[in-house]
Amino acid sequence: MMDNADHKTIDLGSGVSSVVEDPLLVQKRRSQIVAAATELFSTQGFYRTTIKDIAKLAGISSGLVYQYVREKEDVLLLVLLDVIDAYAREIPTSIIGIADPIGRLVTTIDAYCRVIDRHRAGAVLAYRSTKSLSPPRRQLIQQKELETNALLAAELKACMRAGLVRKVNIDVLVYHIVMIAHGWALKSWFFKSRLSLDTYIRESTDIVMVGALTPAGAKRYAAWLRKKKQQ
Amino acid sequence: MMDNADHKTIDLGSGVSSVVEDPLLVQKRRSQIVAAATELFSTQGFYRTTIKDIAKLAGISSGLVYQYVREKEDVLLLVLLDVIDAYAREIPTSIIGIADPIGRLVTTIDAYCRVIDRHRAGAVLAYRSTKSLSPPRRQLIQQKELETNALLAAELKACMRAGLVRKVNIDVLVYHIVMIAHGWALKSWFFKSRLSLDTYIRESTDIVMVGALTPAGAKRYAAWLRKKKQQ
DNA sequence: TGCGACTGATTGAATGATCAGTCAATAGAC
DNA sequence: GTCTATTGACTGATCATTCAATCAGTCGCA
Repeated sequence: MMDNADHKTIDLGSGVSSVVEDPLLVQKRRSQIVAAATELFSTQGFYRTTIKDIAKLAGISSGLVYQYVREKEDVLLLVLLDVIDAYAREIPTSIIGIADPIGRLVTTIDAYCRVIDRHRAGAVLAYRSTKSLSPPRRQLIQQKELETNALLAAELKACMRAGLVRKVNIDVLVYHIVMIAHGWALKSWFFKSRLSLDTYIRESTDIVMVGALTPAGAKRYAAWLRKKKQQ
Repeated sequence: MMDNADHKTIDLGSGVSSVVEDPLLVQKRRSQIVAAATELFSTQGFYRTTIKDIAKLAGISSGLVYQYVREKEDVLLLVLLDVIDAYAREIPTSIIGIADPIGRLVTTIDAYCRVIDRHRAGAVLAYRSTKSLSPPRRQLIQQKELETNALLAAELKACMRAGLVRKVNIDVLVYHIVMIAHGWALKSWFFKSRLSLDTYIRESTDIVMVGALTPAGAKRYAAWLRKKKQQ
C-alpha cells in the first residue's frame, strides 16, 4: 500500500516509505533512528533537533536517514507510533487471567500509569509535537489514542453492566482516568521530588474509584485491595 | 529593575525589555503582538510562525516588533504569561462572597474550567511550547502554575479542616482537578462534538466530589446542588 | 502663527546563519 | 562485476535579527 511512482517502497504499516527494500534492515535502522530521535526530540524539541543530530546519535550519516524516511516529519511520526504502540501492546497483557471486573479495571489503570511512566519522554512528546504532523497523520495518532481509550472503556462498561460502577458519562470517566495517567508524565517536574509512582497510582486510583463505584462496587474494590495487600 | 548597560529599558514585570520607553505605548503594542502571536502560535506552532507573520497580523512592521521585545522567545513568554495571569485574575473573583466551603470549592473548579475554555488556545500552547523557553523562564511559568494550584489547594484545605473532604494527599487531589480543567482544552478535539462545557463540568465535578468528600461533605454538596438548581 | 531643529517611532530591505533534503562518489557484499 | 548501502559535501530556502532611512510629532523662538 502507498507505493509511489519511482521505486521507493516498503511501508511496515506506518505509511512511511523507505528506499531500502530489506525489511530486516529497515527495521534495524529505523529503530536506531527512533531511539535517537526520541531522546533528542524530548530534550530539545522537534524543531531544534536536526537530522544531523539524530544521525550522529544513531551512529549513521545524515544522508542515510533519508534512505529510511522521506522527510523529517516521518521521523516524528515513527517516534509517536512507537510510544502509542507500546500502550496497545503492554496494557492488554496486564489483565490476562483476571476475572473480577473490578480487578481488571484497577489493573488496567495501574498498567496505563506504568506504561506512561516507562515512556514518559514519548508521552510528553505526544502533547508537544502532535500538531507538528500533517493533519492526516495527526488524525492517525488521535485514532490510536481512541483505541487505547477503548481498552479502558471496555473494563468500565463491564463494571457498569455488573452494577459496580455508577452510570456516569463514560467518555468523561475514561478521560478522567486517562488524564490521571498522562498527568504523571506531564507534571513529573512536580511529582518527581514528592511522590513515588506507587503512591501516585494508589492515591489517584482511590479517588476515582470512590468517585465512580456503586456501593456494591466499593465492597468489591475493598475486597480486591485486601487480597492485593496480603498476596 | 533589570536595566542593561545600553539604554534599553522598561520591564513591566515580565523580564522582557523594550527599547521604547512610554509604558502606555509599550502596553498597547505588546498587546497587539501578543494577540497576533497567540493566534498564530496555537494554529501553526512557535517555530512555524515567523516574526513577519506576527507583525503582519498585528498590523505593524517586522522591525517594530524588535522595539518591544529582544528576541522571538520573548514573544512566547509574553503570550504564556498573558494566559496564566488570566487564571490568577479570573479564578479568585469567582468565589467572592461565597461562604460555604463546598460552594467555594465547586465554584473554583467551575471557574477554572471556564477560564481554560476561554483561553483554550493559550492553555494548550502552554503544554506545547513551555519547553521552548530558556530554563529560568520555564521555571517562571511553573512557579505561576503553582500559584494557580494554590488557589485550589486553599479551598480543598478549608474543606478538609471542616471535615467535608477526606484526608487524601492534597497534591494528588489538586492535580486531579487541574487535569480535569486542562483536559477540557487538551482533549477538545474529542469533547467538542460530544459534550457541552456545562455537561463536562457537571459530570467531572460530580466524579471528583463523590471521590473526595466525606459523608458530611456529600450532604453539603447535595444541598449546594439543590440550591443551585432552584436559583 | 510659522518654521526649522530635535526626539523618538516606524519601516522594510539587507545580512548571515541554519538546516532539510539531494546526489555524485565510494565501499562492500555476493 | 553488479547491485545495494552508505557517506558527507553541497544547494537552496527560510528566517531571526539589524540598521539606515523615513516619518510624525513637539518644542523653541521669531
